[in-house]
Amino acid sequence: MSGGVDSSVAALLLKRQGHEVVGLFMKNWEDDDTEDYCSAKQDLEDAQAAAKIIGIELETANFADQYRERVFAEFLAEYRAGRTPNPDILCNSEIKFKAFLDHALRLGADRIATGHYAQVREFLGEYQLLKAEDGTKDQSYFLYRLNQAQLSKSLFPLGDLYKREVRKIAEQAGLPNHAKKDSTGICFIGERRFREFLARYLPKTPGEIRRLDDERVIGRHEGLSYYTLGQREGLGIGGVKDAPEEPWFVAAKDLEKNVLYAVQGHDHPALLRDRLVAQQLSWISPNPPRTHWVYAAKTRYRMPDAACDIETLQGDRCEVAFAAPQWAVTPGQSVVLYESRVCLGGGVIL
RNA sequence: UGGGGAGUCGCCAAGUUGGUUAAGGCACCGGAUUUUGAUUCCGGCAUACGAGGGUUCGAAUCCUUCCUCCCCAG
Repeated sequence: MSGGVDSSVAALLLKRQGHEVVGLFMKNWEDDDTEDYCSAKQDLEDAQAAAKIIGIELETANFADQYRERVFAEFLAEYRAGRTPNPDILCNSEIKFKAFLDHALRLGADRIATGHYAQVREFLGEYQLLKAEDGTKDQSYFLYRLNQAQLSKSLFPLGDLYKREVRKIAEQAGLPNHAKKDSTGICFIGERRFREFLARYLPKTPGEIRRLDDERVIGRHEGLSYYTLGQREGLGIGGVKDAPEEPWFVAAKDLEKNVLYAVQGHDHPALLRDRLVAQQLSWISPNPPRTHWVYAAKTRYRMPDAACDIETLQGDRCEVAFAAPQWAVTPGQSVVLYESRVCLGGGVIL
């Protein structure tokens, strides 16, 4: 229980269904517990208040060490390499559905439940991960690295509910956090002024920003790690003489030369790609998906599903081809495949 | 210290036959959306037109002095 509505309602629903429920509040980040950012205290109070009303116990756990070693270290390594990781995907497979799951099982639990918007079902002897009923809140993308063992122990009580229903249930149950704003930002870390945050862990390595078309220098960057493909804000490129009146977007990075390449206009062809290579594949089913078959895929969270097929799939590496070009396909982000509502799994974009 | 051109918001840039509140874009800031990082959307953003004088009912637009920058000659 994070202190938010979702996990609170998840607990409430399970309790109502007659399960023996124990709430668990996790604190997994304490690197910069300072004035502004320490919302953890408020979150704990909210979780306690909710648990009390629901009528369950609330315990706390601290996986800060594991989080730092298994999630944050990787997160930094990726940024150092100029890529753009998705820490929350790792957080799920390594912390919530591993460290936390193990902890719960040790405490004698049969299952764990979270407030994720996703669904699990058993089908032909396998566990499947499905998109949430509320497509606008679906979070299966973040869960694609879960395996059969993890899914078999997991419950997503909110999977068939819409967000507005969840809030309504919370309100009717008298949960004080029924109107609490959805949390965003990196899981357990929260919202940060991103560049400042990263700068605490990675050195700044300023360099030139050049126009991709003609190599003309149009600005300076603070370090390639601080930018992601498709990024518009933070480039600081104002009006450029003899250039159109359109915003600039990050199109490429040259780590060797420490040059950030930018192009003008959201629809610049350099920002589009109709194929990609993914590694660190992870499939929900024990059997990998078939090649040359029509699937849908997301190249980043909250992107519309795009028709594609797996052209090649060998071991830990696959090539995916899209029917239509995708915008800002970014190394480090995950491509997640779907077959209708079933999340098949995916991999990390190379 | 000869001639020519130019100085409008952080940047690019309209407006210069004088006439209500100085376009627009980019950047930036704020908000919305969002359990990554982004994208996207909405809002804000020059009583001021290099500086000082002057003409005029009225000037960024005219005159004048100065300052700065660029180009061509030297």
